Amino acid sequence: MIFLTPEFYQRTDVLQIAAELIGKYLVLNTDGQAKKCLIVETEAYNGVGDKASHAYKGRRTRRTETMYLKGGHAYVYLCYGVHHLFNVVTSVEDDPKAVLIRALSTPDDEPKFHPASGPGKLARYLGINAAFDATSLTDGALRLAQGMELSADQIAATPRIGVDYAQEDALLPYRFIWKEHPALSGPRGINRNLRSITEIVPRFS
DNA sequence: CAGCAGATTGACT
DNA sequence: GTCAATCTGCTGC
Repeated sequence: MIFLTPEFYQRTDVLQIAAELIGKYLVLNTDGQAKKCLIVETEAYNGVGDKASHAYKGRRTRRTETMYLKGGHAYVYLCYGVHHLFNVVTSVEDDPKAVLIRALSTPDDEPKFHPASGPGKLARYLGINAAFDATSLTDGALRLAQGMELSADQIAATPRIGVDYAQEDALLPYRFIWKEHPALSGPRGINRNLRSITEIVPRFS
């Protein structure tokens, strides 16, 4: 397995990274057992200028402090007091950009059963909790690895989910999906307003 | 300090 | 479609 390196995470273009993470593996090692899942949905949170981000206007709290670490760490926080959400911290130290991992294809998937088809569900599925917050993704139990080679027309960008409060930034096409994948989040019609990946991330390879 | 909204989900009408 | 669960952090008295 080829793990992603600090250099991958420490690039400053979080949109580029969020798009490239589609088709990569998320690997959890516990007790000598490895669980390998494919990332099929992500969202980019683009730093201090992004109204949808916890770090908007450079806000620093005990919770968001993790986003200010250098790229390659996990940012795990509790949402609605109920669900843990897992993010990949990117860019350099003190530039709080992160990618929310929203859905995974897992070894336990069945035609009508997708246990990691949502950001809260995937954390529960893998047992990701507050103990993973601020841990390294390059030398810890949780890592990302090279996965499938996807072509540009297999990936699309859409507006992000659940960020209506972010005014005009709620419309930005910062959510990336593996088109038509059965493990995408939300049974509802949230895959509207699709944009071409090359339109949003021109250098997608 | 009270009130409220939030990067969600699943149970129920 | 509606609503509760229940932690963090912001706003306003």
